[in-house]
Amino acid sequence: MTSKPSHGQWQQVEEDIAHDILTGRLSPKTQLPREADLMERFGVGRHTIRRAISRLQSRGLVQVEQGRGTFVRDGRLEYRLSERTRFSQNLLDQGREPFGQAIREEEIPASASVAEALRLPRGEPVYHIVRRGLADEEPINFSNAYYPVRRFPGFDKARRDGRSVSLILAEYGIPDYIRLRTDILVRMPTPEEARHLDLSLDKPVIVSKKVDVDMKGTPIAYSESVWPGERVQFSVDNTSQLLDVLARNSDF
Amino acid sequence: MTSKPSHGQWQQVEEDIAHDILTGRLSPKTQLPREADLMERFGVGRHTIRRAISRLQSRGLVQVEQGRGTFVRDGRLEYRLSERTRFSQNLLDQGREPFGQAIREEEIPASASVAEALRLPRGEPVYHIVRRGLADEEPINFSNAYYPVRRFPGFDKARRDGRSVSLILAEYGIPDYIRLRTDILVRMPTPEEARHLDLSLDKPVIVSKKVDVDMKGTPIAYSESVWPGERVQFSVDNTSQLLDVLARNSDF
DNA sequence: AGTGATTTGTTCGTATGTATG
DNA sequence: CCATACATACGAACAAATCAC
Repeated sequence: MTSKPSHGQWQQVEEDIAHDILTGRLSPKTQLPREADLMERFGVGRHTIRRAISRLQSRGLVQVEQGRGTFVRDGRLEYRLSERTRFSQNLLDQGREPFGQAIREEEIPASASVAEALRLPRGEPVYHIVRRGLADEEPINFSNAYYPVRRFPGFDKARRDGRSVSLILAEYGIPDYIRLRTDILVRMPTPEEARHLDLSLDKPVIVSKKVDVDMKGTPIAYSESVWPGERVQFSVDNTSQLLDVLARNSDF
Repeated sequence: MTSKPSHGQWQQVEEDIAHDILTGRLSPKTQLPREADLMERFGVGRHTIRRAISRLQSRGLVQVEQGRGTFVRDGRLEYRLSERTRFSQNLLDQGREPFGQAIREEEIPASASVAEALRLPRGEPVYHIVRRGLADEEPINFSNAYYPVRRFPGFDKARRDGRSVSLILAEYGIPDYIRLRTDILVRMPTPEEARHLDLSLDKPVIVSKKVDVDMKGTPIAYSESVWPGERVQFSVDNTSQLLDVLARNSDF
């Protein structure tokens, strides 16, 4: 039994190729080997290769052109913004290995902007947790997260022990939560951000500001993350809303 | 009757202040006049001022602090990404005057990426429409839009005549459409983009790639827009999904 | 303009493993 | 243990698009 959640061979093929693309071993615009060659390389049938490639295509990693070949599209890491966004799941979906590193933790009074986002009075104590996110050893974000101390006493310790946010929140009686709002903007990095992201100072970073709320609508977390602009891409997918509309229309 | 969609007095106040913030006449961190002064300036009651400011707060343009005052937050133009996103409405909501300028129009065979987004065969003719978007005379985006010729013959001419996209689509029997997907990424501008956005070459731009589909799910438009990174901010608001959840929970 | 080589797209058939009841 | 359903995987043949000559 391996540690990876791979069942079929096609998933293994998908992960292998995705990994090569996302780590840059296969660069954009280059052509993938022919199906026949991939069959040989992985020792599987054509169905298996085609299924893997079909998935890579739907993930936007490759572009298939009949009669020409299959080409690598863009190695940017894709970060989906839905109300159900979970950081590590987003990465696992892309066949990348997420890893979080604690950098600093402190208890501070809420600043004006944090207090507003969490709907707390100004100065109310919050845990300020600074972390760095890695995917396959490569730094991809640097985040400042804030949690209300009064509601989650001891949160910092639980986090330090390595448990995931979802898990810890569950222990405080929050089985589920949703992403209420995400703001995205661009600016130049601070020296500290550039250092942690292994980025040069003249490369722009994307800033995402997010508020999570529990199922009653009460804010439980606010965070500002900084991402290397050249290595990520955000996407908003409204497919589920479209499906709702289609289902509704078919009633008539 | 004015050309602006303002109904109540509070909307007028909101628009006026929002306009000052978004055009930079009021810069971030500066303090707004006291409610009493605003009442005098606009010749309205306190209720009206408070309602306008409450809206500005929920839009993230100002930050209200009890006992201290109201402060301008960030002058970035906010562009909301929902399945119902409409360009000019987005701007009108913020009290800005949208204006579109045609730059180039041509009929070309679909490139690989355009064909994929519109789910057309490669080489299928599409209208390629290049435009520049302005808000209050200030350039805020530069877009390349693509529409299938076969489905919308004469679209380019209708657009040239100045009609809005929604209106033209309605004439082709598409009363409504939704935004299927939006991708957001950052890169440096091309010289042409920098020129049209009145931006220097070392300032990053945000690129948004969008696919609109009709109510049957068929793609009808694809566009790639470039925005000056320092002047805009994108936001994803899941409030409506939260309301759905709250309503569902209250059933029990 | 045409032909053949290359590459992906589609469809048929068959076999095996796994979960369900 | 058996029947059923489903996912997975291999093989093969032909269709369609692209490209080089």
